[in-house]
Amino acid sequence: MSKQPKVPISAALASYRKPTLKTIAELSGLAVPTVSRALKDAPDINSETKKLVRKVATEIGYVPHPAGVRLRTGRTFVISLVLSTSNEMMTHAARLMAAMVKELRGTPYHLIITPFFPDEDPMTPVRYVVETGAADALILNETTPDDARVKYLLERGFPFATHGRSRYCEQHPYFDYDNLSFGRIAVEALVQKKRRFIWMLAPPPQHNYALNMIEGAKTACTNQGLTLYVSEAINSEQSIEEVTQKVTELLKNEPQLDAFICASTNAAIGVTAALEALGKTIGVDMDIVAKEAIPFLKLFRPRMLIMQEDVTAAGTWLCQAVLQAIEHPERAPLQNLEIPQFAELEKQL
Amino acid sequence: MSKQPKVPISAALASYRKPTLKTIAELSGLAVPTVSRALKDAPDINSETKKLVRKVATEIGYVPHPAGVRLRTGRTFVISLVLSTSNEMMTHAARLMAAMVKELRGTPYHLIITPFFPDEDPMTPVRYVVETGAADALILNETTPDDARVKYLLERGFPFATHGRSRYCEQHPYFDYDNLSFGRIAVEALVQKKRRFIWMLAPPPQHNYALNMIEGAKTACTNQGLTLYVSEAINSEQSIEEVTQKVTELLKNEPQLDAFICASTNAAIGVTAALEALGKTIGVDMDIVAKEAIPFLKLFRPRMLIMQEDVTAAGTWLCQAVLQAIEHPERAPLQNLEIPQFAELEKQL
DNA sequence: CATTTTTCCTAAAACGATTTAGATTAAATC
DNA sequence: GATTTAATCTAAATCGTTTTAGGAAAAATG
Repeated sequence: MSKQPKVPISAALASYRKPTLKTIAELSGLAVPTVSRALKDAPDINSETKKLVRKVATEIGYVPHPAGVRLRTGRTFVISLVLSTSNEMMTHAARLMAAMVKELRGTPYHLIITPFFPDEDPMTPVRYVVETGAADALILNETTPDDARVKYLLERGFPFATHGRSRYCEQHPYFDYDNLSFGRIAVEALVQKKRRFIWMLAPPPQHNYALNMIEGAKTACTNQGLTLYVSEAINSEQSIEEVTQKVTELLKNEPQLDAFICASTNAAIGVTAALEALGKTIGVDMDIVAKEAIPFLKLFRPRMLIMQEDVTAAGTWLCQAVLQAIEHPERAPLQNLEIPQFAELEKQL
Repeated sequence: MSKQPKVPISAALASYRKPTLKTIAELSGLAVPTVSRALKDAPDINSETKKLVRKVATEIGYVPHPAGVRLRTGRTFVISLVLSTSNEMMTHAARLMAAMVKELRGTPYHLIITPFFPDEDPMTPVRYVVETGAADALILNETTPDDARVKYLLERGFPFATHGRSRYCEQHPYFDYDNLSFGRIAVEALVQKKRRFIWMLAPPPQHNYALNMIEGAKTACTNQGLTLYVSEAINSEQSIEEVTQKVTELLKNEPQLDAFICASTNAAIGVTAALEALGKTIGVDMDIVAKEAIPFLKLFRPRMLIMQEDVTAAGTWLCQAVLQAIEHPERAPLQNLEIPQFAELEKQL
């Protein structure tokens, strides 16, 4: 009863070319649109026909040509991760990517890295992707409190998710860490170690998470009757060498300092290098609280107080969020997630 | 004398849609193919016409639609970097990517990461890219001595370059490090420190560079009347924790060991953790030679002997190589490059 | 038996770019 | 002045897919 291919498949394979819908159509004696509709299980195609088409398709290894699909439908099956090319790309972004790539495995989607450079407008790559339809969804990193990219994407109704919050964050999926608590817990940890003069190496203040972190630490300091020292000039995005040099300078002028809060691996290493060059020992003369994405500092200097950010979880979650946004935009936007990962630090106290 | 647009541009912009060749054609009163040929500076188009077309194009911000171009020409303007999702992706691959992204800036090309998973055939992603035309060129990482991917790409005539050599490497552009020398110099450095029992944590032996490295070290050991200890079971691609655990075990059985050669940052950290847990001090009880992509170990333990691999240079060079292969395949293949980066290590001796 | 409905398929157009072949006009040649 | 040549443009086809509209045959209805 089952329908038969019109042309033997070996004949089609003899002169090799990448199979298209046309190939299947010729082999099965059907029209191209019929094949197309059969493959996507449309209701107006006979089930015997569908079976035949699917059989031929798998037999000759048919894969839809992305350019054809994209031209006709606008779909690219690409997720774009927007990353700054600054040094952060080296560490936490790599983990993020690895998690996303794993999450996308088995789906038709690919991950593409859309870089932007410190000297150019962060809007440029975002506009490019939206206007050319280079991707089906965007994932933004390192949001600012009043992020123009987020505003733009919301206005355009383009699917996206952010790693970090902004003032618009109630309106879209995001993944963020509770940096307010990080600031607070870091200070409390240091106070418990009898430290009184705390300097914070925060991220540059344009980033939303920098503000949270600083606010948390400041409030905690005020509650303890302390002052938090923090300066834009020494920040956690600088290179190890830069931090080392600046902290060395700093300690000459402010010898009373006895604690540092570091927002990155680089910063923690830089501070350590400066301290040790001055003959100071971590955990004895000074204490350092640090936050990092890759579990490394604990091995570097075991007496550091470490908080881990689970970037892998972020990558996984963000991927799921944008896939949802692409394929089921009608569903309520995904819950905004917020994971405090301070158990470790609190245990260390 | 200069030709004028037929329709005022404001009119076209009023109802916003992404401009195409058709938009330019309507505005300038020309046919679509004429516009296309004018934009690519074809010889049979009047220079006045070209001027007009170019003016209109920039004015309305025309950008060719990638799907249109790809469908017609097969060109994607994508370079695919094939990466294993194993832990190496975290460190050296991130640098590689950053360098490539910077190198591609200003060109029409994009970088896409094509992952492959340890449990799948490395051929899969390569075949996929070639057969679907997902990219214009490939960059392979971590070659094996008899790399099936390289063989396949050579047979197909698909543009590519490799990071690492193989038996086919005379036939295509590659970037590699002189690991033979690394092995030799590492041993010589340790001998000079009066070490006699050297264990090497090499990469898994399927990798070409592992073989070079081991051979270099073995030959040097033989020349010095020593034996090189090396085992597949403890390799440089394992996690820090795994290395620590295995080396701890190892030192119980082989207490005479007084030196390690580590082929990765992870391995060096893992070995350090194991040694220090046993109360041994680097540079005193033991010596470690290590090779890494990110200048980090020197800060971690200053007495380690470090060799840097310039992965940034690799990324830059590989990009240039594949662009050349795409755009001027007729030119003699780029010189195969080989950079020994041992000056630092030799200085340390 | 004539008519309507259902089922299942095809034809044609469209997405945006490029290429091949051909057409028109002007300039050059005899 | 007729013919060739050069210069410059247009028409049509194509890449692979999807969508809309419509058509033919079979089945159901009166």
